[in-house]
Amino acid sequence: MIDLIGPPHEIAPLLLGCRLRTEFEEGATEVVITEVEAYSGGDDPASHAFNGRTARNSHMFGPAGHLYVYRSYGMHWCSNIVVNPPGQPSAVLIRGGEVSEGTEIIKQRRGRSDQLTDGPGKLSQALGITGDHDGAGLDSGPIRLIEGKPLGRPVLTTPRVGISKAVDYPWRFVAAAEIATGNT
DNA sequence: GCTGCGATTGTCT
DNA sequence: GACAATCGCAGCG
Repeated sequence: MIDLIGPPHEIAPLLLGCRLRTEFEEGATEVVITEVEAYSGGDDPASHAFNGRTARNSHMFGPAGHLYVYRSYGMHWCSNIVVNPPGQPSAVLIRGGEVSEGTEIIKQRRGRSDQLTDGPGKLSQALGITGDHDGAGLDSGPIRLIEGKPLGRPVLTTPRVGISKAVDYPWRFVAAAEIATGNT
């Protein structure tokens, strides 16, 4: 397992190129992570953990190497990897990836054949991750984080998306090829 | 191709 | 009661 203990904005770019794999009844699905965002704790107003521990965000305070799954806008699931250093709640939101296995299964889950994993809600749905998996460990069980080789592409650092606070924090990390092509 | 807006529900104040 | 780390579709150029 990768070393996930450290400041989220330092760990986040290390996750680019890693693979997130799920093995459920339908079969195995796997994506290469190409887009992430870092969310810290008390020093990050945009973080769910900023206002302290609640029932929803409790897993952000738990040990690193676990999932933090929350519902967004009442209908989507978003997947984070907990990377907190001791005593600090923080996590890395998985925003996007490229399908590396189980394309057919993912198409069925998504109900489409394009735009499969280019957003946090989509990626979670593609992998079949739901609130049931909140707090799941990533080094064993049906969901695994697999260390991959570096993508060998520049990593772009940009402000985070979809938030209304701390919008200036440059804590979004994207593998360059993603933005260069944008699609197709 | 790009922009704008409605959908839908758990969680927190 | 208000808001939210989003998505997909309709509409226009």
